[in-house]
Amino acid sequence: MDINNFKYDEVGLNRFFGPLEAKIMELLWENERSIKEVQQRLDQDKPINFNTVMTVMNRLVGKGVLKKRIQGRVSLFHPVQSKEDFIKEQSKKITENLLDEFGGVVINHMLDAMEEVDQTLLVKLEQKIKQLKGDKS
Amino acid sequence: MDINNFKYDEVGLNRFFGPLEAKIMELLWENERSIKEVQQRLDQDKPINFNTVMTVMNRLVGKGVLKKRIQGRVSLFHPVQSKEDFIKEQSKKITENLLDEFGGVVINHMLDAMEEVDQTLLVKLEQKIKQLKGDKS
DNA sequence: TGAATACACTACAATTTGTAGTGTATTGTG
DNA sequence: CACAATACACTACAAATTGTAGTGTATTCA
Repeated sequence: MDINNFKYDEVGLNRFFGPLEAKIMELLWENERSIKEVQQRLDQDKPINFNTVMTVMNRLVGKGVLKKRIQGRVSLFHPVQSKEDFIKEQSKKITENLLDEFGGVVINHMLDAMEEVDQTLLVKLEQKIKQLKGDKS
Repeated sequence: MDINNFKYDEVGLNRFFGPLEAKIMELLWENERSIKEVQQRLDQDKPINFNTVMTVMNRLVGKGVLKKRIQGRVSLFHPVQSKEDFIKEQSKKITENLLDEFGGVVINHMLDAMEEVDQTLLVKLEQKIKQLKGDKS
């Protein structure tokens, strides 16, 4: 299993995860935690069953985004990647996919999308392109 | 309903649709067709039930990607957008989403992804950026 | 020893997608 | 005109995904 789905009608981590999964990931990106701990934190919003939390956390291990570490009697869970790295990897994959598959069509619409983007980014982009052109020619 | 899911472990239209849905869309982007016609074309690969095809096609109408046109006794189905426009719209949405949500992180990884991209695209990009910078400053 | 705790195993509901049965209305032909 | 074929609606079911939660088991600690 793996993360390979981008829901572009959702927000934040919900783009990659179910809503409960996302909340759990968020908590575990803050800190390595036990099921109980995660459950109690989630409970502050609305009651959530311990087993529910456990199941979802174990599924996330199955998906390869969490790791379980046995600490005496309790299992501690932590993401295999930092949140930043996760997002980087996923967005890179998505972008590569878009370009691979739909090439030029996409570039143009990436650029349209970039119209909203601020000047600093544009400058960065420009530099990167210069560098790329240099490398290749 | 709507298309809002990008599966980046899949290929082609399967990124946006289920495998059968994708085949059907492909056929209808070639030509407006009846259920029967679509069914018969699909049948050439492997047997496929008429009702199966009908159900999926009606669901695609429900999702807003197909339109049904009653022609005497038969319904003719056609996509609401050209394939090109569909892909453009979707990839634009995805790109906007990525940028909105993950901003600079994404730009850099877009650029990494672009390393593979050919020179002509880079030039286009560069021009676009010039134009953007002109517009904004 | 018995209760509490942590976890495994199992199951169920909703959603999505592929699959297909049955029912109904219309059409066209003998 | 009657009946079969056709086109389609309605309904249902299975697998996968995600949220939900019950029961069972082993360990620990009072």
